[in-house]
Amino acid sequence: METLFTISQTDGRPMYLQIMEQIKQRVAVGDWKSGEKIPSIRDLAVALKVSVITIKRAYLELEREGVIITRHGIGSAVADDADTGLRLYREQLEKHLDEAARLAALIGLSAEELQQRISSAGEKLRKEQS
Amino acid sequence: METLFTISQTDGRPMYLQIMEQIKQRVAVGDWKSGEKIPSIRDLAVALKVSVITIKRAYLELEREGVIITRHGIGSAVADDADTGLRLYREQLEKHLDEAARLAALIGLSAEELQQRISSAGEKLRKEQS
DNA sequence: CATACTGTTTATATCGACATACACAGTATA
DNA sequence: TATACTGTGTATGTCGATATAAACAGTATG
Repeated sequence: METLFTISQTDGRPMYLQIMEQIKQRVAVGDWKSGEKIPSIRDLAVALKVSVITIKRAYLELEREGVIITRHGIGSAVADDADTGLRLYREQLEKHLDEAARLAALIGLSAEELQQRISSAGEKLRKEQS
Repeated sequence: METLFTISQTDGRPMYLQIMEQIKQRVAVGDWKSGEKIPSIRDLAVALKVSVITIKRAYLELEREGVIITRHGIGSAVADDADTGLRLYREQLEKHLDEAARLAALIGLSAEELQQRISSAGEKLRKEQS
């Protein structure tokens, strides 16, 4: 099996969430397409040196969000309408931006300053990830 | 003592957080001004039918955030920093932008698209307000 | 200094999130 | 049907967040 994700066990964020996000990312980026099988929970557990149950937890949540489907004895695959599940992210994104805009207006922040800040936020993120 | 807050003990959000938010709001709105004393932890505990320690917890966090100052034997008051209210909003704004940036990165949204979206959010708001 | 206010400290209890092991169960195929 | 894959269920353990009571300590003022 090829190289997969890396997870940090001491990074605040729960492991199962890190796994979920990296899988969503693969799907969002088009790396994994609808119908394609994804690693078995056991393979992934071994690869990440994590319990099977933790992977199971991640897959279960992903299924609830409509990103993957799982069948007993078969395995898991990217859902046919995986985009639907990912639309959830876009909605969240929209909500945060709306709220940000509201607050910005409240304290009289100009559009330029706001643009400036969103850039900073992106930069900060990029630093953290490296 | 006048009417204060209402907190829901079954509303998911921890009580001490609900208390913090309502106090911040009072300050931000200008209802409580710099230097003004705020209720003693005991008074508030009685009023909200909550333990003294829970109020203490809320006040402690508010102090760490620089919203209030507390002195043993005296009580608590809104911090001198007149800018407090605005700073609170700025922090919230920052949080929303950080989260937005994180989500954007997660779904592979380009910086340009993100800029586009924050503009849209601003436009939407302007329409709603007119 | 007694009293009646303030906040603080310590020790404890409860609860849910996170992670786990191991036994159980479905599927495919040689 | 034996084997080697898949996922599932149960029972357990750890840890941190939340909330508490009761005793302790500072401050002001008659």
